[in-house]
Amino acid sequence: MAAKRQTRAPVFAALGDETRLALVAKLCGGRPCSISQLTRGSKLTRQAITKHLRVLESAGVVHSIRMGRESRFEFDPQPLEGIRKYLDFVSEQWDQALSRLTSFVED
Amino acid sequence: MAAKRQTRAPVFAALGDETRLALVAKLCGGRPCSISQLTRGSKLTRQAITKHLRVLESAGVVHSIRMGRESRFEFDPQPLEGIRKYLDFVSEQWDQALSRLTSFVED
DNA sequence: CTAATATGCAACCTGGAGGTTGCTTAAGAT
DNA sequence: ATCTTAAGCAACCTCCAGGTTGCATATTAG
Repeated sequence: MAAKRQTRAPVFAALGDETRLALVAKLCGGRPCSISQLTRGSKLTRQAITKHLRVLESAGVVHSIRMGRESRFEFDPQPLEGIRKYLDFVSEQWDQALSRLTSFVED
Repeated sequence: MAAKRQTRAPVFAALGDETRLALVAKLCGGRPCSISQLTRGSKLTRQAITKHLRVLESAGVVHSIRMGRESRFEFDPQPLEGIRKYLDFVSEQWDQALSRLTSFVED
């Protein structure tokens, strides 16, 4: 549990940027995209986008496959499920705290 | 939707740090804590913890109430629900993409 | 073969994140 | 009244995230 927590912060951090959220939103549509494709429509440089993609890749949110002269990036859902579990945990803790408070007041 | 997306990245970013994840884990237990209480058990300075708390507060994950000479921090669940919605959206997009791929292969 | 496209690599810049120390002020405790 | 504990404020430091430009390399198109 503590070990798992150490692996969640980087995933959250990877999503803590508007540009990267936009990339994830595009890639979770299913069709793998090259760097150039992902750069079109953004005001940033190709290298900036590349760096963002590497951050997402390090967090495991995305992976790349070299296809000829282009490298295609594809979405990877596992890490997102991981942090969803964490949110579930927090939510549950909170709900239990609220119930305890309620039953205490009712005494 | 685009407006809402602009407000999610800061929440993800606020959770993108081990120290802050630990603070959230403590506070979601229900009982509000003072800065000194939250500092005990951490290897960091009180000021460092304070800064982290302010980050969480700016993201809306937490709020503080001044009680006498101490300021108590309490968990706030709404922003977390917000990013959970985002994860649901991404997940759904991905699942739909998988179904489309499957039905295409089956043709 | 040559031109164009897609990417990689490296240097460089700037700002802010994360952390510390030192000092001040407010509020309880004795 | 005094001591102690809680917190705020500000200056300062270091390091890395995010972005750019410039150049080199691989692959596809004509």
